[in-house]
Amino acid sequence: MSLLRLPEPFDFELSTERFRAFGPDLANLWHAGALHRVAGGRELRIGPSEGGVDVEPLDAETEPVALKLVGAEFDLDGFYAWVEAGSDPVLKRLVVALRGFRPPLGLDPFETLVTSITAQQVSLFAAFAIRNRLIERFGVRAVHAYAFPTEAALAAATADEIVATGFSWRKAEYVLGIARAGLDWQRITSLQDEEIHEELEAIRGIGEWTVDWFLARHLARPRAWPAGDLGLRKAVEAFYADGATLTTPEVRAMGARFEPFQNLTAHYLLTGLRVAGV
DNA sequence: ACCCAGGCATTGG
DNA sequence: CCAATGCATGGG
Repeated sequence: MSLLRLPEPFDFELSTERFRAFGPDLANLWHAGALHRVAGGRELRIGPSEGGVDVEPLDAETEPVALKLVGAEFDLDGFYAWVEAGSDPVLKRLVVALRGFRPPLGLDPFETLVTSITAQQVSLFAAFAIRNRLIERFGVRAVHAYAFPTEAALAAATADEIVATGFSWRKAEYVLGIARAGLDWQRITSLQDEEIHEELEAIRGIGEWTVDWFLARHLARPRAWPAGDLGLRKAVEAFYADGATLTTPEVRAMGARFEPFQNLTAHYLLTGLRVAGV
């Protein structure tokens, strides 16, 4: 039992809901009531615990991984205070119903981009199935969970091998292109939001939607707002438009009212739509 | 046998 | 600049 303390409030079930919602994710595996993830070749287990999470093993290498996986860096206090001070009845309800929900973060920039590419255009159920076959084929299994395929492993793959896991030819080329580009993640992830949009969108296969989620779910940028996302659009329609249809520009314009908490707002709306009773 | 699903690049006006 | 098209799989 190794307790990793987290800032209150924290709700383990809500914060890990995403790992159960669309079927198994072999690289972020929900198993026996805990989240399993490979870090540095070792599998770590993150389970619920009073005052934080139970992390096994807990050391200097696994601690930052666990913190990312439970969204520890999000400014929940600031978000809740901002909602309380405001006059948005939807968010007021959501922060009560989802109190302690911390959006999990993608641990690796390359993995985050490849994961998003699998989810482009197809249902998340299809995306998970395809991605799991990619992980089985090019990743490395620890105990239960797999290490996500490395850039080197995918750079050495052929398009045929990737297509065999269910990717379209186009998407297989996207992944190969990114894996072989030798991108300087340290530099890219240190840039401002708009600069990251420019740099990454110059790469084939990466559009506005993919970068928005990269900013939101890998870098935890507060203002990321994936206006083109189908799920977010449905959530905004349900919570703010009485079910009426909205366009992407309309959803984008809506983001202004959530400044500077667009990212947390997007996650609370999406999770609010999935979790019963909200 | 359809149709849609948490996009994107390409092509043609 | 905007509209139309193809893409592969999974679930309804």
